[in-house]
Parts: sequence; structure tokens; C-alpha cells
Amino acid sequence: MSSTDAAPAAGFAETVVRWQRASGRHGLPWQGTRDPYRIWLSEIMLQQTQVATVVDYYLRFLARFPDLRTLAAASQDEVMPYWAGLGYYARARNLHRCAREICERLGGAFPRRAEDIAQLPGIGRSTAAAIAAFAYGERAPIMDGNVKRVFTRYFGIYGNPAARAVELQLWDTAQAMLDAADASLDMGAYTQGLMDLGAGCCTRGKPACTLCPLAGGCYARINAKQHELPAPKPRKQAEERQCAMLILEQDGCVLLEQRPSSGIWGGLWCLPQYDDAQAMRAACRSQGTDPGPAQRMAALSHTFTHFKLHIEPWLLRGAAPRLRQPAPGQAWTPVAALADTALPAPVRKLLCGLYPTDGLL
DNA sequence: GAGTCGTGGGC
DNA sequence: TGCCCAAGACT
Repeated sequence: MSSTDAAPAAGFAETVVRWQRASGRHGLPWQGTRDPYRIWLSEIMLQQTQVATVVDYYLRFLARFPDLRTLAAASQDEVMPYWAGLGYYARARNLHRCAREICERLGGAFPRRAEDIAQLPGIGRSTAAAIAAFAYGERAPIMDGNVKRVFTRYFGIYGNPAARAVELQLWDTAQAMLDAADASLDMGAYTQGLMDLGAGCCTRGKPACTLCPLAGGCYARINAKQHELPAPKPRKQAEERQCAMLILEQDGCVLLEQRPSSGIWGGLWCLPQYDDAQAMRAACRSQGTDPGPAQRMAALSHTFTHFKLHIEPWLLRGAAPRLRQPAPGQAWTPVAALADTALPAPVRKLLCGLYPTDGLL
């Protein structure tokens, strides 16, 4: 159920462009360029991640990997530390894989059409359209969280925006706005304007309708339904899980192990993790390490999107003069090198508390 | 369609 | 404090 017919489409895109030029965001580090590499990198980092969080990661990443070839020439282990803490690590693995594919199979030339860009790993329809719009001016619509908020409210589109039928309606509506726009439409400004509206005016909590250039034709504004749209997604209760983590320290080194590429924290380096303290002790003994002197540290919990993890950390400072042979996938890491290691946020937090003077991020 | 995949900010 | 969600994509 919606009121798509009631909301005016004429002048929609041009209104957004005018507002973007006057009141939108202009100084972000990935703006003011048509370099598809920089635009692509920013769009991947910005997936499900707020602008304020991305800025520092983006600048640091770009300084180390300034172009496609530099990224393709690096190993994944060189890339991951620059993504550690940002989350959704499959994005980094896909980014790296994508750089290699473009360099090896496409001669280093970034594809130009949104349809082709969307074939690359980690790039869906919306991200492909954003890259094509910013880099090449292609008239392809995006559909991210911002645009969903603006469109569901402006056109009065009810139902879970993630549901198939609703999502399809949103895409069709977005395409219709482009079809109705002037041929001279500035796609960069339009695309940016929609996101700026969603981030600045059409926010979830208290939308600033008095500042919105679309308020005059907006279904939600006219009918006072701002707080009913977009419809909230149904959510089931988050599961709770427990684990024990072992900080095995010896000769100024900590034992870390690399996670498999699939699953949580894929490709990152973690502390050895066990279901509980008993499993941890058994593992220690089987490797010839006496778990007896291990000290229990303050617990911490970490909330993911779909579950909550309660971590019970144990500290075991070795007395033996020599490092034991690490198991496959494990590595003794000097404390001084932790700052450059790809650690998940809670592990970094834990080790920061233990080695506060070592300049971890 | 429903799960999986991180982290931090806002209220 | 807990809950929602952010420039989504993939299985």
C-alpha cells in the first residue's frame, strides 16, 4: 500500500540537485575526484558504516595503497591491518581480490558501466550505480539506507523496505525519478544529494523537515507519518554466546592465531579462543603448557548484529626461557608489533588494557 | 526469504 | 542500559 500517485515526480531530481549544491556535503575526502579507484574504495568502506567512522580509515588506506596497481601488488596480509576495526572484513578481502582481477584480467582498467561494475566481487547494484554516477555520470539509481528513508517517506511506501516486493517498488520509483529528470541532470550532485538528504534532513529519529527541499510534496510530512516510515524491520532476540580467550605471553611476545577467511573476523588475528576455561586448560596441557598459573581477567562483552559474545580472558605469562613451537595458523607476535596487526576490536581493546604504553590504535 | 557479517554512535 | 541502525552484499 502506498500513495506513489499522489507525490509529485516532476522536478524531484532537479530539486535535490539544487539543494545539494547549496546545502549538501562537499568537503569529504572522496569528493572532488572522478578517480574510480578512490570512489570505489570509499563506497566499499561506506557500506553499512557511517561517514565519520570511515574518514580516518579511508585516508590511511589511500596513503598506503594510492592506486589500483599498488593494492593489487600487495598481499592480503598487508591489506587487512588497514581494515582492522572497521568491520565486515569480507569487504576488504573482496576489495583486494577485485583489484587483482581488474589488473590481471581487465588490464588495470576499471569497468565503466554500472552493469559491468556490479559483476565485481563485493559490489551490488547500489554500490555499482554510485561508482558509475560519481566517476562517469551514468544515470543509474542507488538504493541505500538514506534513499530508502527519503523515498518511503516522500512517496508513502509502507512495508519492510528489505522485503522483496517493497525493495522492487523502491528501485522502480528511483528509476522513474531519473526517467522524469532533465537530460542535463548532474548525476553526481543528484546521487550525493539523496544521501545528504537522508543523512542530514531525513534522519530516522527527528527529521528536519523544515530544512528539507522536498517537504512540500512529502507524503509523510503532509500526513504526519514521519515516525511510521520507513517501517521497522522485524527482529528476533539476539543470541548470547560465551568464550574464553587466552593471552599467552612469553619473551615479550603474545600468541595469536589467524581466523579462517569465512565466518566472524575472517582473516584477522585473534587470541586463541575456546568454548570455556576447561577447554582452554585442556588445550594448554595438550601443547605442554601448564595452565595452572593462568590469571582470570575482567570479563568483557561484545555485541554483534546478530549475537552478543561474553569473553572471559585469561592471562598466562610463561616462565620458560624459550617460545614453544606455534601450532599451524598460530604466530608469536611481539607486543611492539600489535599496533600493525589486524586485530578485531574487542581483542585490541583487551590488549590495549594490558600493554597501554605500546601505542595501539 | 532468512541468516551472516562488525563496529560505533545516537537516543 | 538496551535497542536501532549506518553510502549492503553474499549465501
